[in-house]
Amino acid sequence: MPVTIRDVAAASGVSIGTVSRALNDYPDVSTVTRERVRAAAAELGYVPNQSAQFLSSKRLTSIALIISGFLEDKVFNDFDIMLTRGAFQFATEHDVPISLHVTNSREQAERSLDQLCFEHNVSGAIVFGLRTDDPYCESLSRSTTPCVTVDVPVPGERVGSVVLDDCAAASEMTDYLVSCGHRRIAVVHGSRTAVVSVERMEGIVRSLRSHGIELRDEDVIYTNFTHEEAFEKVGAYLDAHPEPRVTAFLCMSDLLALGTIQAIQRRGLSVPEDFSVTGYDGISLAGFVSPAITTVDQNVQTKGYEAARLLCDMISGRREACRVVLPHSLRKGGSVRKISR
Amino acid sequence: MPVTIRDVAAASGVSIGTVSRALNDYPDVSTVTRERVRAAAAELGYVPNQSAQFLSSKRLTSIALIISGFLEDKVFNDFDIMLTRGAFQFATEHDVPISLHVTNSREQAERSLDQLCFEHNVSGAIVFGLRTDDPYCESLSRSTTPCVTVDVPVPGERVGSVVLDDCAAASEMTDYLVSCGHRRIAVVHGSRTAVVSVERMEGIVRSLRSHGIELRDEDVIYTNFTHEEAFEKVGAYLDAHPEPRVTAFLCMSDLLALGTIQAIQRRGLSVPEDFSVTGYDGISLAGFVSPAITTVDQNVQTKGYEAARLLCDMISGRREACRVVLPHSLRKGGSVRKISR
DNA sequence: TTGAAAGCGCTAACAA
DNA sequence: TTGTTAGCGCTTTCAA
Repeated sequence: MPVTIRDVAAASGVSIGTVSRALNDYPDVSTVTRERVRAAAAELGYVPNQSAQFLSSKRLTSIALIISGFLEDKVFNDFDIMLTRGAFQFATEHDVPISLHVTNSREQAERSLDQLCFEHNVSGAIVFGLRTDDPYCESLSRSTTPCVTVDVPVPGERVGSVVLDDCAAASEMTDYLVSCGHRRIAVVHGSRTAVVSVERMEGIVRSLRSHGIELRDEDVIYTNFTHEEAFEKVGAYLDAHPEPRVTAFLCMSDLLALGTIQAIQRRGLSVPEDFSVTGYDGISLAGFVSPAITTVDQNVQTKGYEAARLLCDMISGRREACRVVLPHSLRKGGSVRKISR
Repeated sequence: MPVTIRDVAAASGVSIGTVSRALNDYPDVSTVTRERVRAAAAELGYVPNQSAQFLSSKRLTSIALIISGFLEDKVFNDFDIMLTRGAFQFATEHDVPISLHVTNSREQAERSLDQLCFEHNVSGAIVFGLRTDDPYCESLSRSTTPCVTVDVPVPGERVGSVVLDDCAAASEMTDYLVSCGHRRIAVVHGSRTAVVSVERMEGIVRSLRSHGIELRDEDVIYTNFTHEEAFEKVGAYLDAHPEPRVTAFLCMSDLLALGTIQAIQRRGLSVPEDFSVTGYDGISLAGFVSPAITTVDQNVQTKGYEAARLLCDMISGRREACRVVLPHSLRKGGSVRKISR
């Protein structure tokens, strides 16, 4: 039989109201009583029932992490787990109850964020896994519950976002390649339509231009962000140009970089001796393969952490909904080498 | 303002009791009323508040997934995410509310499973991330709340477990290597004390013996399950034996196999031409590197799925607490080759 | 077939 | 400083 507040009250000889006040550190309880109640609670192993707390309290702030498409098959889900870790870490450190909810587009269509939050008694949510063209975005922007989207900025009075400056990051990576002496660079592109790809491309082109380098159309290799496609398309590119046109492949994700490296190695060439290769994302895989992939670390765990922080700040009114741009970092591996010009 | 059952009652002109019965498919509601209530609920966008349901209902069963050490730094967390996916998948498919809780040893010491379950109104839990020598195991075995442990069997009236037959799996892997013509095999060992390692070693030795092969002490390379250690120790082993003693390395995890492959490649040798290498676990990484690692797929997602199933069965009384042994599978990559004897 | 009402365990406003 | 009590939103008797 579970121990309720009533048991603690009986054991310490006070009323349930006093127990509640004592345990919640209200000021108007005598030290003696507080101690007695605490002792009794500890003795009995009392833990308050969260549902009851949620139900009766107006001020309790618990948050939710909503991951869209979590259950769909994905080849790689470093992102989901790192983001979850970051958010849970913040919540744990700050004693904020947090819950994880997985959704899909069907569910999102029939249940608004407001509804979901009411259903689970949460006062705000972090929304992850949205795609830019997701119909849920529009629904979110009308939400009255505070929320924070990750990666995809969504307009709305109560909607904050945590994003990366993809353009700047891609630009930096390009600068780095150029500083290593690379002037003929191929780009392994993620997707013609995805916003991240467009942003990254913008950054690449901007950097190249600033160095007086032009990117030729035939040196842009389009994929759909899959490892296999990179392997095949880069392979075809290499076969089409036995006399190497470029010295480096700048890839829009680590998985693409991996496919690229494998295509190169399959042809008896090596990285970074024959070609330098860079990635983007900073998934753990990038550090495990050899050579380790030089990449833009998105710091996904930090993203989760900061998303939780922003949300909690919004809920408590300490901060307005806003767009937070997180720092990225260049992680150097062995996949790039300096070349003499 | 959130929509409550009272709003639905008012809108459909019945009492809240009737709304509850109509929406929960009780038989004693007239079809007309039921439809009217449903329509009103849909119209208003009503969703029941879970906390209130939990609090008032005796029969509602929700489950929890408790991950121990989730927030601790781990190089690789494929397991956490796959297990979570499996459990959430089962719960979603069977309409069982599920929640994720992360704990650590400190928290486990001060809060028993019973307490945690009462706190969150759950009727049972899947416990993942336990180590064999974890003091929490003992606490679990006295638990009155039904629970299912993953990987680590724990005795107890109300404790079920979902495990792999590590001995058999390792045995199969060894059989496979032998069937490919390998008779001189080195073992890259995980940890002298971990139960999984002991089990796997048992399987390996048993298989070898059945083929009349003896494993020499100097061909067992001990590590602590880290990638770096495998890289170094296998490297040292290779350096110590320029005239190869063995044709294959049987590793106790995929990460060890990766380190082993890199040590081999670093010396200008190649896999599988010079040495065959096998892993264990079936993490996604194993499929991405080249050559893809031949490994024992633990089917972690299935583990999560089956753990949830067992737990729900135990809660509803359909099944007793028991130990479920899940099937593993050999996943063949390019890291092993057949050799002529 | 329905409505009224008693809780589930807790917080918070109000009295004392 | 404390006890009493009215809910929070829901389910589930018990009557009608």
